[in-house]
Amino acid sequence: MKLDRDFYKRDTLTVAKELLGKIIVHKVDNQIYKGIIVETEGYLGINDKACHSYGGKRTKKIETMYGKAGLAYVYIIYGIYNCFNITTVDEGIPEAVLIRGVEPISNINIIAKNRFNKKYNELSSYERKNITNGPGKFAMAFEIDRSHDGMDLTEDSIYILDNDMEIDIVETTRIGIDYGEEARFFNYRFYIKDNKFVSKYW
DNA sequence: GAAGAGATCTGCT
DNA sequence: GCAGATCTCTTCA
Repeated sequence: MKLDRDFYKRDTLTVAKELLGKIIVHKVDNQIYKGIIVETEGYLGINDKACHSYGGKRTKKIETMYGKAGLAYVYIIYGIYNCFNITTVDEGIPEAVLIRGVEPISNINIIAKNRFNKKYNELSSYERKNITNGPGKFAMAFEIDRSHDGMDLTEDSIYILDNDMEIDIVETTRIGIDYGEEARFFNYRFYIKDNKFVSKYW
């Protein structure tokens, strides 16, 4: 079942946590990509120093973040890589969840071709391990780029399916916050314990 | 297995 | 002109 807007219209960290284990789907022409979300990260808008919208900043680039919940917010980082986010809470609240890692479950040969221009059984073990375990890698594998920015996940060709599975969720606090601000108490990264598509560094 | 540099676009200073 | 929510390749152990 496709997740509706009520799912996204909640607290950002709650959505980030509950997205784990769900299935993200992207339809492109006759292809359909599916993957299990294994790692997410919450960006808490004006309270998060690392967030694009920290302090209420608002530019054309991040306008989508201020839109209603359940939109795709895609931006380019370092000029090369795309990062896929999902907006949360409500219109006017610039918060989002970044998809950091996905386990591909369909069209694995197409995904392998997008990433390394090879078939899956031609990939080295190193390439298989690194096929979708990062924001930029996932976007490349699923053919997601900035043209998808602003898409509505409840109506368009990218959406998320509910998936009832047993998972062990790990919450991690932010590293490197040594200011006496409340932000350092936030657990803002979530991943599925022992999933091989989550890098051990995260 | 670990660490460092380069690649290359966008928006703000 | 500079820095950024990254990834890959190279080098060294």
